Amino acid sequence: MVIIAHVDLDSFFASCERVRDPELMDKGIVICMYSGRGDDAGAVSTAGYNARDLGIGAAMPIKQAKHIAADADIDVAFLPADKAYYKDVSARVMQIIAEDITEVEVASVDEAYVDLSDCETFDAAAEQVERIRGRIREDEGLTASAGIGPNKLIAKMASDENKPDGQTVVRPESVEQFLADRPVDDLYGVGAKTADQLDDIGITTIDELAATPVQHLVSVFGDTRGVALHDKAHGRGAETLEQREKKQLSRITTLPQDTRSMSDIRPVIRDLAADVLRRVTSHGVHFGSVSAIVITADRETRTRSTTLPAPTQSEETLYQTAERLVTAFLEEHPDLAVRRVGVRTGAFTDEKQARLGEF
DNA sequence: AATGATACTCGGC
DNA sequence: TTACGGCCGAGTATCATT
Repeated sequence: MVIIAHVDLDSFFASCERVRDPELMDKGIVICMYSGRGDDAGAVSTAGYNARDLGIGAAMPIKQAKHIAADADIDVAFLPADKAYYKDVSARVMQIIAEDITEVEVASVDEAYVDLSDCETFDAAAEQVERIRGRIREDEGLTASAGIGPNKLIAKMASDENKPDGQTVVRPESVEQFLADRPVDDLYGVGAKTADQLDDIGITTIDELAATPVQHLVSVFGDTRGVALHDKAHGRGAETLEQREKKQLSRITTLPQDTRSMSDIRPVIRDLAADVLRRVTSHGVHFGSVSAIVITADRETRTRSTTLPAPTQSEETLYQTAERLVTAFLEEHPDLAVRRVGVRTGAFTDEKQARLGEF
């Protein structure tokens, strides 16, 4: 019997800060990404639960969050995101999870799937997940929520049921009931845009989606997405875990002001390229493709990318390629100004494969 | 026309 | 009153090759 669990650390960044500074215990915590464009310009990355109760949430402008906090009864701390620290904590938590589990899929900095198919029953699996969460609490002072189900989709959705610091078991015979009556955008992978499209054809709940002939979905969404929607609505998902390897690595930043002058943009690309290269080489891989990411003044994201003649670790190649892509983009769009710019690498090969490419 | 590779956008966290 | 990051992977469109 396949049993998959999804373990999800609660408001992870905010919880990391609370562990580092226990004085934050009863305060609201708001983790901020500052753009550098002046006081409080930027967006909220994560809010702790006390701050969420005030209505502060991810992607909210920091200024708006501060206005909410100003009227609140509790103290709210605004802290800059310290990703390097969170990554360290994450690595230790993943070690804890992997301690006596044979197969773990690290899905992101704060999430992992574990294969518990060795357990005889869902009850036994649930007990094992309790133990894992207990160790995370004891060793790192963090709470986690978890979902246990017959596949990754149900495990992931179940982990949202009892947040924070809770877990939910969904047995195969309960999947249909678990999904029924929920809005379609509760399905992982169905966001606002897809939900709107479904609403247009008269589908708002998961059981309505499940009752829709797959033919009809395919005719509206195309083969891949149509079948995927049908499967999800019936609670079907992957039953095996994978070892994820990094497929791309990027850095992006906000410019001091909107510009279309390459003399402003060049030094920024230079710094981003240096940083990306440092991370690429630390992984011991060569990159075979380069992308430039441009967010224009009207906040539209655009990308330009190219495949290199051969994978490389050359910083100069990375910089020059990214610079060329941005220059070409500006020439293509004489009317657009640049707000944010980024450098992305992908198509990685390890050193052995890179040398094979030389022959 | 079929297949696979590459380019680009979308959406989750 | 407004206010707005930095990543990642997946899906889709488009191109190249046969």
